[in-house]
Amino acid sequence: MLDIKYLRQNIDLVRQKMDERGQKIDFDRFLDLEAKRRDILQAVESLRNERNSVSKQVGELKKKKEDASVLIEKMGDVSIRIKEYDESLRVTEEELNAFVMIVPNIQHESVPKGTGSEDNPVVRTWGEKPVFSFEPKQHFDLGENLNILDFARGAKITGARFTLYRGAAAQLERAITNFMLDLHTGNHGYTEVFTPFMVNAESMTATGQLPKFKEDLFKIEGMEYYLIPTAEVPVTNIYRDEILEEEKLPIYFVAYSACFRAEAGSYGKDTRGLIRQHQFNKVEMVKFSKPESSYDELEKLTANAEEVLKKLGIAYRTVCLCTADLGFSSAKTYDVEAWLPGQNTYREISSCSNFEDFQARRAAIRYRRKDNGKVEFVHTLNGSGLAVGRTVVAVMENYQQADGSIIVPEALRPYMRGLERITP
RNA sequence: GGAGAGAUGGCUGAGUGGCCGAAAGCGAUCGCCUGCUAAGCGAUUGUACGCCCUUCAAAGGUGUACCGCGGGUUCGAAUCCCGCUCUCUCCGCCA
Repeated sequence: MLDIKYLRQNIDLVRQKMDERGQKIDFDRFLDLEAKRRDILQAVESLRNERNSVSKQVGELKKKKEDASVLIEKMGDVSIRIKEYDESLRVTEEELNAFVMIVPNIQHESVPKGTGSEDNPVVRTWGEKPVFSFEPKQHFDLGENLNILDFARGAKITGARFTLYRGAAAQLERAITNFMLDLHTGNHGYTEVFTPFMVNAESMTATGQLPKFKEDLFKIEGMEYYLIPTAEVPVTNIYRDEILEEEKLPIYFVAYSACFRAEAGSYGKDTRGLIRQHQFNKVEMVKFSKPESSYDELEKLTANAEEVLKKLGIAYRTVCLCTADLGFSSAKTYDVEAWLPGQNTYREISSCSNFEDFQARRAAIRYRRKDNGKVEFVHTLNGSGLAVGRTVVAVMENYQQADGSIIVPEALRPYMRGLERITP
């Protein structure tokens, strides 16, 4: 959420920024609502002021056993007017709030302008794409041939976009998860947390999933609880409605979680395999940072995600999302894309973003500056470190052999009880 | 699921209708004092949103709101009433 006062005072800049993002937003309506709110607020506050001072007089008169009935009668009318104003204030604030809650974040000045994902510049590439003496297969064919990925039974148990892992694939999923958690906690300074997989509506609103993206979420029947689409939600909400001490910052958390996404509107996309599932596992890194260092933290966060692929020996490239491709809450995002030989393309495996104070304002996550005691919003960041299912895909496709077996990358062998090769 | 108790500032905790944004203590910050440390003394110490002042902001002034959340009663609510949420204790069930 953007600051209302900032929005009012910088409306032309915001219009231009939203234009670059391809967002059409009726800011005139905002300005009307905002002015209306202040008018009502002033009116009702001055009435309250009157009531407070008269009530005080009433108290003094009664103490002296004098008659206060004239004042009391007058105040009855004032209270009714206050109630009326309160109601119109409530309605106006609700409308204003509904408006600002669906305005995206303002992109950082370094974000490239563009009109679609084809305009995302590649900022770096790493690693050698493997060379095969045969036609490399896609992971779903490899997995079915090895009898370690069972899409048909996943669909039987639940439905489309659910998968049954068996044997080495199930172990690989678990190995990758543990490998990544150990890397980030052991080498990158993150504290591991384990969170609820269901959250309430307040938490979803704080990180930006609600109200605008309700249709992407799974909701629990009969309760205001939602299945998390990413651990970003519960982890960022750890400090909702709190004021942190400056010396605690930056705070680094890493969390494994299952993630649940309705994938509304993605019918026909990536219908085969593990790339797009309703349920998948992810290791997520979340940071709480001081404003002045958040962009340094974003670079480090992205490097932490890339490190996983380096350790696994999988080629990747990192792109910077352009204005049109940037997510709702983000001010700047790098996507890390792993090379998938079976698909002959790079696919997103991590997304690392700086939200600046956009989430912090919604969530009321603040910190007190040591030097002047002032309270201000933290910056929040997060990035996948990495999406586990997609990492399984990358390992399978990059390490496949002519006979259909899969070599286990060295870094994962300790987590696979020394297994070097997955064979039928 | 049943019964009971509770929710007040960074923390502990007082407060049953007006003098309460809230005692006291702890903690924190600043200053004084003191060979150092400790102790002592003094001051300060919530957040949000308006308005005034200011080129803007900060500072300052002023107003309003907030004692778990939402309603109600009343001239006036932390305090009384109703609903909800959460926490704790006991019982039942349970991985």
